Amino acid sequence: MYAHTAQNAVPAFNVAALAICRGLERSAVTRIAAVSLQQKLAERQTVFCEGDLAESVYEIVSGMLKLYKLLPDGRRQVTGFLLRGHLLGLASNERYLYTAEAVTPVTLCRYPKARFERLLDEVPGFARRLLAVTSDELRAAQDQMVLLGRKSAAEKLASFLLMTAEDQDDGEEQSGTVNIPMGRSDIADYLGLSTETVSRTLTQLKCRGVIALPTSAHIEILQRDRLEQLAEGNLPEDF
Amino acid sequence: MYAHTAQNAVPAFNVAALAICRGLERSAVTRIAAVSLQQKLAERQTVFCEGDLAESVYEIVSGMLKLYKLLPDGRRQVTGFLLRGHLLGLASNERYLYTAEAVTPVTLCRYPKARFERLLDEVPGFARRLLAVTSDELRAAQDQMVLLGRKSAAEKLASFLLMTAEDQDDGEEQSGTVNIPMGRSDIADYLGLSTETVSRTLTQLKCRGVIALPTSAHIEILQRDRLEQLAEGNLPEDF
DNA sequence: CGATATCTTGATAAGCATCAATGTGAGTGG
DNA sequence: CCACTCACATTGATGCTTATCAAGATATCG
Repeated sequence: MYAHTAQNAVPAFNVAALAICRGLERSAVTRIAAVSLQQKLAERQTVFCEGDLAESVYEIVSGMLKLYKLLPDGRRQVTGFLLRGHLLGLASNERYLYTAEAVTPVTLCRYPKARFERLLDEVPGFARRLLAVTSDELRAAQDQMVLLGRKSAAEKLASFLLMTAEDQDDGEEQSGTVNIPMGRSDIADYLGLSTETVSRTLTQLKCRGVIALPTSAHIEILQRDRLEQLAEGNLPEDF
Repeated sequence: MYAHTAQNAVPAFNVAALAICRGLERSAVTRIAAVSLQQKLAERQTVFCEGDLAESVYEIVSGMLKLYKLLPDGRRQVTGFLLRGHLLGLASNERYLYTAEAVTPVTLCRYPKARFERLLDEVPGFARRLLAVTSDELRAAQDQMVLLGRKSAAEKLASFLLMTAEDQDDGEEQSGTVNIPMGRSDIADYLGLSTETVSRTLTQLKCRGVIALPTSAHIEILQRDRLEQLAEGNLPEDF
């Protein structure tokens, strides 16, 4: 039952602990486990590319992925950074709609599409569970539209930092220091800015005492309240 | 079985013809029909507001709605224009995540949330059908992120016109003339621009012979190929 | 037919991109 | 272990795209 069609694919274990199974009964988990495969990627490797035939659905077990779409001339829009528990490839029909690339080393759990579709019909509650997941992604996408369409550079970065911080201490306490594994140009392409503007705006936030930058990949939130006000657009441009 | 809890709510008929039932079997359609209510809105009336308790799911029977989110200082992002067949309120959990307002007079089919949720569990294929619908919305949202984050004003308007044209001649021939029932400020807030830029960019497209503007609410596409090239970012700023 | 909202056009300015140069850190090989 | 290298981040100078402010044109409705 364990197929080995992809590089680095081995049977996944402990599938019951994955987000895809949350809220499902034991028999459902067993069925899902039967079609799952584990896969590992190094930094900068792609899971799949925009336009590839959509042959699998994936769940992130560890690490961080970025999703992005390209315009013909190379302009890029990062549509999301994904951590443990997130699914990808769900919204794809025939072909993938975006490229998925590893920001850090990543472990994935892979589900071949054909079998996955069968589960969708046969496992009670599975489709509904995925509907909830997809609805959540849609909610995030709508927030991102507000950010891209109507927020200033400083507001965009404030929103980004708070969002990243929240993703990180997943339900736990809020440690003031945020890990930023993605590069400045990834952040820029996520927020619809240039790398220079990202850099400049971060130093501006630093100068005003809202954040600290021990290294370029570690940001400390010093005044969360002001950052939140800024993210919501409640502070003037020279706050 | 027909409740009358909302203004203008009457039993819906011909539910089988609605998009929500597409691909479902007769018994499922019957069950869905049993919980549906019809509702009519005049131009500018709201179906619900961002933050309201999410008590119903809706399908548009006729007319056009716009969905939008507001920042505290009044900045607005329109997240979509919806026509016949579209569902709204699906992604909402406890509360609605956006305001839905009638652009034209609108007829809706309403499904009280509690009963709707029950159908989700009990009608075979229903959750999966809604998963497909939501996935489609997510795909559109991702395209919109590319537009908002990385396209120029001209590219945004080209994309908007083509999208609106496609929505309109729904599967039929492509009549060159597009209906634009929403105002310039709605378009601006959808594309992340100002009304003035929308106006100016449209006249620019007109001057270059790509479109014609018989009235401000009717746009004729004269050179579809060039508009498509522009929308994809394949033409220079002074095409 | 006048009143009001919407659209268009014009002048100016702000915010951010672009181009260019310098600074910094991680990894490599001598 | 240290200098070297290269990618990445930061800072600076300038310009462009688009917003803003303001006025006029057009359409809509009572």
